[in-house]
Amino acid sequence: MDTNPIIDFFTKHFYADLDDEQKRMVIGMYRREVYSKKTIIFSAGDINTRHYVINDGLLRLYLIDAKGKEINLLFARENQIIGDLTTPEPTNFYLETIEDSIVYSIDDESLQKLLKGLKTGSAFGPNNGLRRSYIHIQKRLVSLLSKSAEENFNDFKVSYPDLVQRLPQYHIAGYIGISPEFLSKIIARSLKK
Amino acid sequence: MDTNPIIDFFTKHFYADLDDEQKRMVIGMYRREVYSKKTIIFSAGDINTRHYVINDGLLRLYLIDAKGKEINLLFARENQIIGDLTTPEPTNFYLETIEDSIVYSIDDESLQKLLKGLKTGSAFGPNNGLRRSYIHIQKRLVSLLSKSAEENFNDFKVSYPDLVQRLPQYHIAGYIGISPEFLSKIIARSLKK
DNA sequence: CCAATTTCTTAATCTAGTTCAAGAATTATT
DNA sequence: AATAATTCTTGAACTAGATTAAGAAATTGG
Repeated sequence: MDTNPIIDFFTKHFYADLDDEQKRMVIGMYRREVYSKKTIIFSAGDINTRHYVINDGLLRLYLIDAKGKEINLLFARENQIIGDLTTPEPTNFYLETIEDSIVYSIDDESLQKLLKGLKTGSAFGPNNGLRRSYIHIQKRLVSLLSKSAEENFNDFKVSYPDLVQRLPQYHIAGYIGISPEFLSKIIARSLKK
Repeated sequence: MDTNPIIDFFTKHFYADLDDEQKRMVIGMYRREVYSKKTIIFSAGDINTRHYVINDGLLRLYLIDAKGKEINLLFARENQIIGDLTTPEPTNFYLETIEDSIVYSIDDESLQKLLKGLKTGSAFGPNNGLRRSYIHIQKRLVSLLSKSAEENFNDFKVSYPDLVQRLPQYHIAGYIGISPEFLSKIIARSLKK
């Protein structure tokens, strides 16, 4: 069977070694969706939000804080996944396409059933996707607590060189927690040197 | 069988409904350890750090950043758990007792084996412990990105009224990411009003 | 290819939080 | 109870980053 972002995701995150029939079943549970750029897929307050595997494009998960500022929690591009783990509870977040995107989505309940049915390997093992996500967000927390805006931007460039190209600056600012104006100054400053 | 913090932990985090024999086996895998206050249990650089269920006392997981400042990632008290998920990889963190403590520990490999053997229920379900931890740390990230030091301290008081009593102020400062001096000023200011 | 929209820049002013320093209060140890 | 150690407070000077505002540059759509 051809390579497929959904199957890639299953293999990578759940160590599920699927035969062709299982693969077809898994793919069958997902729903294909096509969005043009700047489309909001779900919004704060929505319940039972879905999990998305991205076939093509770029999306962001963000929230609007008490002062009306947008905070970007997560970007995800081709062959990555995005969604809000608080589902099926009402979400506080917005999921929006940054570029024209093609995604495959599934609701949480179906995903859980699928995983149970497949009895995938190391649900808690050191390489499970959720555990890696936790470690990742913990690192981000530490960076925020200990590093300057300039250091955080440099780290971002190193970690996501491709995204630096594809994202407008103000979205990066909204990810590292600074104002777009200040990010612009950081960049201007670094060019002078 | 008597109530036991290890079994409580298993029940709460893994929905494992264990019979008495299984309970005995689980408890048997853990090692009891007793520490006096301000004891460092593991340090940055250590490999294969263990997972801890706390029977009594109070601990913190922290790191020392590039400028030498201590950042508290996590506090945990009786009937809670603490550890570094990057294990068996070398940790960047320190685990230290804040009060005299009694803990039960297990290494990651044994824990994984135990979980696999018990084929516990909803490994990925919306209530699994890791998923809740992720949601929790994500909230903390958002607070840090969007709220003032004063708001974060007020949130801390609401979330952990007991810890506010038990922790020295400078440890709380090290958790919400501000200097002890500034926290002291926030408190002084709030008393005046 | 032109107009409209989106994104980026620069500068002035302001503020939340840091750093340093020294003393006061509290807690632990004998 | 006395001493030592730890924790907390206060103030002055400083700085990273926010805010406001306005214009410049780049991108997009018709």
